[in-house]
Amino acid sequence: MIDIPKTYDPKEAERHHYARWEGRGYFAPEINKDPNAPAFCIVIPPPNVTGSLHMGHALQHTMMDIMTRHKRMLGYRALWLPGMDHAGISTQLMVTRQLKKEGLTRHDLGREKFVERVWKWKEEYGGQILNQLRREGCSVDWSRFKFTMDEDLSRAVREEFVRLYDEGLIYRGNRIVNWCPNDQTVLSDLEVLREPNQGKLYYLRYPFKNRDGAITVATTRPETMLGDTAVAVNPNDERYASLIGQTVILPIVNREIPVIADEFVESEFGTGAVKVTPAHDPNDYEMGMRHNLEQVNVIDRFARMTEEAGAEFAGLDRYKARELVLEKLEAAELLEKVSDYEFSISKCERCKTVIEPLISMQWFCRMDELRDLALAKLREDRKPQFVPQVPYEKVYGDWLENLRDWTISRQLWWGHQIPAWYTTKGEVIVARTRAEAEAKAGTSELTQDEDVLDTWFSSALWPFSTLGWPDETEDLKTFYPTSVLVTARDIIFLWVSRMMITGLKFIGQEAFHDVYVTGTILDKHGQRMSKTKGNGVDPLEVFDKYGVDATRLTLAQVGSTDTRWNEKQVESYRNFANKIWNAARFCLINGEMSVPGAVATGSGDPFEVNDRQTLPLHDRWILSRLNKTADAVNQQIDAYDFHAAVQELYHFFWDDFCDWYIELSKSTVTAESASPERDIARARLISILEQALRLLHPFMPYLTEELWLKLPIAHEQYLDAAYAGAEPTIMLASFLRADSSLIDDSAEAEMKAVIDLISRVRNIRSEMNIKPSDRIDLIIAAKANLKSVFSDSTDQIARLTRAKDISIDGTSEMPKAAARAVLAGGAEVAVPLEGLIDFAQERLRLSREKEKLEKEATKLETQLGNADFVQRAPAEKVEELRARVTDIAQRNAALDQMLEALS
RNA sequence: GGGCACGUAUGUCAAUGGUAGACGGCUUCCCUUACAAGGAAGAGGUUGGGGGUUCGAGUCCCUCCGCGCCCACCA
Repeated sequence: MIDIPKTYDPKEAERHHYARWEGRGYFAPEINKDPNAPAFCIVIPPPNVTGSLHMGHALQHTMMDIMTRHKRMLGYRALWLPGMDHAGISTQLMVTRQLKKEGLTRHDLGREKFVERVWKWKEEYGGQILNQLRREGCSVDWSRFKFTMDEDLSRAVREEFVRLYDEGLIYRGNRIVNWCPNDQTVLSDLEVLREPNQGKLYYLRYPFKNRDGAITVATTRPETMLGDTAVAVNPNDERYASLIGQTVILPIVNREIPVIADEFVESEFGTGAVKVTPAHDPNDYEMGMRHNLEQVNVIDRFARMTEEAGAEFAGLDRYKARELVLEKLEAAELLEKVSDYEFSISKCERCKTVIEPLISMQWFCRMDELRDLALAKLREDRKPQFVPQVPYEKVYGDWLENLRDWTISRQLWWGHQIPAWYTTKGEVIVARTRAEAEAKAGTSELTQDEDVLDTWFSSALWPFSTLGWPDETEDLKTFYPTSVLVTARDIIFLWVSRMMITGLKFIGQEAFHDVYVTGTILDKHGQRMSKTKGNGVDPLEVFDKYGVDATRLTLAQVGSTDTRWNEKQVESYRNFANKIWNAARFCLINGEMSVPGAVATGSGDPFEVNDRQTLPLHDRWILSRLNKTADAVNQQIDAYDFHAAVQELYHFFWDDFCDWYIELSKSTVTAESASPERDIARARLISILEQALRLLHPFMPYLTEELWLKLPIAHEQYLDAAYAGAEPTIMLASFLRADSSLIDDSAEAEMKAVIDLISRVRNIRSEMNIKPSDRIDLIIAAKANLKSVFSDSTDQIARLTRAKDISIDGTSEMPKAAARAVLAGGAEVAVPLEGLIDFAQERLRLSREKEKLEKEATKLETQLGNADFVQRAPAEKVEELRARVTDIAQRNAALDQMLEALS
């Protein structure tokens, strides 16, 4: 007797399979020996080197692994390429913090030592997520693993920079940017958060130079007035028409500044007059450019006031300076009023420090021409194909249309240093290497630009830099464009758009055909999970508690809509895993063949017969169900409908296979003495289980491998042709493609009648309080077609209804003392209950049923009585309703007879 | 300020304009030798409110209520 535990232990299965798969190279596309195999490729969104696994990752990884395993089993040359992002700011902060504990700053170490230190940190603490990826069962090809700071990827980044610069798409300029005073770097617009802020609106009076009085301006940031170089009004504002061109005296500073007219000013807001600070406000900057205004920098990179702000302000923090400015204006009676005002404020996405807009020399990427590439691809070719298409296609398109230039330099040390050098004369040389720069410059006296590139500048190349670009490698030819990108919606702009753009620019083809956008997993209150809120659920703890496979099923069914985390759901899939385990246990316990050493399946298909109609009903039925399921699951995975696929598999395995097929086969399979019938039934049972495991594998890799290897079958025969000769593993077995010749609707209809009969009898047993141990008799009356179906299945019906004697007849007289039921299709069943039956109760039971039927009949008849419906609805719909009415009438008549017999 | 979603059983979610389902929970019975993480049988819904289009609406349109998300240069 085979010894298998009664409960599935996921940890046991998770322990050894992954290392075996990885060690034998199953994840690498090279395992595929079919030279004509179609390619399938997903590049993983590279997790940050500082990151550790959260639910969002687990969700995306599950979907990517399902798709990759599915395609691999179908014989595709499948590649899921893993990697990691150097995550500029995060990583630098992490190491800076570590240094702080030692009482050091990065400047104490110097750039070179600091960068060394970051690499050391990466080796020691970075990339925790990589082992977590293994735990999840992700079938990524580790031999192709890439880190964004690897030498080959860095080379790609320099290539990108040089090419764009040579085409004039990258430029260096002194412009207003988002500055984080805490991180001491510039940020792109996408790295800035807007947060609502309860602030104040201050009304300041600026006296006229050549006349009495003053003009009042409203501002939320009075300290910036020290850098004002104009006051602006709307040109159409009659109140101020006469003031345009006048000069006002800037209080405190006593600078003379003009009143200008600009369309930007909203007359309705505040006083209709705006102070203009070109050096510290993006709008004012634009206005300043339009009117040739002077830029006075009064705030520095530490958000402190500069010398230019005046001696008494220099060195003061911006908020301290605000107080002092207000104090002085108040004293001069130039502070007209202060009101409460809510407005949004810009903060650094990472450290939440309030952003200081200031003018700074930075590198920018011009986006108009590049954006047009992506827009044209979207409008003309519908690429990428977003899933779901609504709303993402529109969101992406709209964003592209309003795209502004991208600030790509960062004042960090960790990252790709900008490949630009300066000669002693201040000339700029952009080149791939220092040597190339020296050759271009004709001198070796060059200083490299201190800044590094935005992390997303390197991620933008991910789908092809990882495949070898700028070299024309085999991988690039085979796997680009990649098949699908799986991501959460928060990086559609930051990352997806930029990959599309660079892909089109450098390769001429879209980076991926499809973009599948997953939903978000929320906590049980519907809140986003976040570190700061501490409401996150750790996937690793869920793995420990319920197993990886159960967690994967839970995640797979999340799909594209936001879902609240529900641990009960994982528990129910844990139970499902256990169910599969026990079904397999049953098959294995009863898996021995009469010929010692024979395998259950291996010498051909155990269902192979000359005439399929000679197969028992339950065999024809399960083959039909299996193939329909395979068909559905293939389509659903291709359509990214993982939710439906999980439902399909769950119900096939539990309802069809366990509840019915195993039960219907049981008497033959468990027969005590060996016989050819027993062998064949056992082989068939194992064959269905084997195929079901293959269908389940992409979703539940560990459990299916664990069980599949235990099956008494000729494993090597099930490998996909592309993997012939490999050591057996279910992950290289052929994924089921539906065989339409095995789909048998009449078998399904007949089986439905049998199931209906058994259910009705069980219902009678339950309602009549018949003890499970009590055997009953059944009298069945049915027309010829069903009569033969029932008589072919009497043993099974008897077993499943716990009946001892069954008589089937077309016309037989039903005993009065019996509980009866009418089945769909007009058959009737009676359970004689001489001496046990309570006539009144039975009448009640039947009347209740009649009531239900009548209610439905009324509804249908009303609908059919509607001339408009009959006229306008499709004919088949009308026919369908008529057929149902007929069936109900038949059953009702039978119920009437039964009721009459009881009275 | 602009845009986009969502609201279905007690919970979490499904449902090409055509009989509203699944899982969990709940009730009753059963430790029937694959599985009590199980089996059998049940109960449970005016699909957030109101209006409209349609033969027919959870689904399409309008409106209100509720809860979210994204974008944005009114100081």
